[in-house]
Amino acid sequence: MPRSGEEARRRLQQATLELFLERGYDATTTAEIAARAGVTERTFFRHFLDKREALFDGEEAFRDALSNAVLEAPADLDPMGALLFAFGSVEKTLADNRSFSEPRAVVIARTPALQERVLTKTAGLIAALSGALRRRGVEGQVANLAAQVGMATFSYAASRWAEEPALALGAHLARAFEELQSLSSSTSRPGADR
Amino acid sequence: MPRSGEEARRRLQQATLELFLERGYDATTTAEIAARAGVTERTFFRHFLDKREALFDGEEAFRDALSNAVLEAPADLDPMGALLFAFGSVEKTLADNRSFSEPRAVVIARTPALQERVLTKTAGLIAALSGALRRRGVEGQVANLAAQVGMATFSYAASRWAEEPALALGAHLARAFEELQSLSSSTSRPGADR
DNA sequence: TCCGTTATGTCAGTTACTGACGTATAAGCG
DNA sequence: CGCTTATACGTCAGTAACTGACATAACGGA
Repeated sequence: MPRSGEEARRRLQQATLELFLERGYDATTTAEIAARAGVTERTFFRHFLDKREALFDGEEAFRDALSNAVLEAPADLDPMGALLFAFGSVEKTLADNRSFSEPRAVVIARTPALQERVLTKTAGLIAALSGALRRRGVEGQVANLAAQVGMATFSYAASRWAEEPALALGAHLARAFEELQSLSSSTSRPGADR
Repeated sequence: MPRSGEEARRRLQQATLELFLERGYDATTTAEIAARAGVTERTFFRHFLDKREALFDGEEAFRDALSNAVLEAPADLDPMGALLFAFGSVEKTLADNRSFSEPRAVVIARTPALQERVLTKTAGLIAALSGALRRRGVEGQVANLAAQVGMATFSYAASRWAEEPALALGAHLARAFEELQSLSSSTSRPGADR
């Protein structure tokens, strides 16, 4: 009795999160997830590429929102400025999604296999940001470097935000970018060309 | 007829690289790898945690070399300076290892599953660098940010080095660090705190 | 009501990976 | 040289992630 398609997908995602929380990632089988969602194991793999992917559904939407924000940033901003603008614009989206992303973070923290997947998702985000910067006229490899540095800075700011939610994400971002500059304030070339 | 232990490990690593090159990652089974190395499939998994890990043997040595170099950097260097010093000190190691790392890069470029593993290896390197910086007195989260940015800059410099091997890695690194600063030369706070 | 599309169920099969147990080899010690 | 012990390895059985092929049931539109 096939329902709507999207409904099964949501049930599968929910069941995945629940079971990973209850028994842990390794101790839950895809068959159990499917059973709780009321479908077959085969259906699970029709919706998700593998066991891990069910936890990261909806990432493409976030990725697109971010890269669109980079494109819509004021034209006079330098690469880092455009990234800061983009990260600041998704604050509401992040806050709204907390009820799902928070328990998910708990599971991920316990599971190396899921941490590995987080890294590839992050790499996908970086690639999207890099592409957006390129469309703003930034050279390819420089765009990639900027996107990586920007993402690292964002992660730093987000973790500070979690510690101190009273202060807005935008403010944490601004602080982080300032700290970033102070990291290499007086770096010349030490043992560079011996 | 058990030989030396380390010998089997090296044969397995070599067989893995060869087969991944010949047939691709997905089309080669761990049983085939073991057969070419002259051992059993079970032995493969005694030496390596999974099918992917055989390609990344010896990474811990490189990781330790890097973090040791950070600790041995001149004490008056700021975080980024210490990282630049460390990266510059492994140039010879990288050059010597090329005959293995180059074909490996070819395989990785074709294989998403291996790219994912590269990301976790890189994350391990970043964690080690971050730890070394912390032992130099840098605060935890700041050390992590610096390590991430430093690693991104190193990747950038290494890719430039591959394009232009005539120039030393150290010189590429110095250039990269300069470009890094120009990325956010005049970044104030655009839509930060609304 | 008929028909094509889509989501699902069923089944068989491959393969990565693990645990338990036995065995052979190399190393140390009498 | 014989004995013991630890270490690498082989063998076997088993689990579970994932895939392809095929059948079927719901759903939307003509």
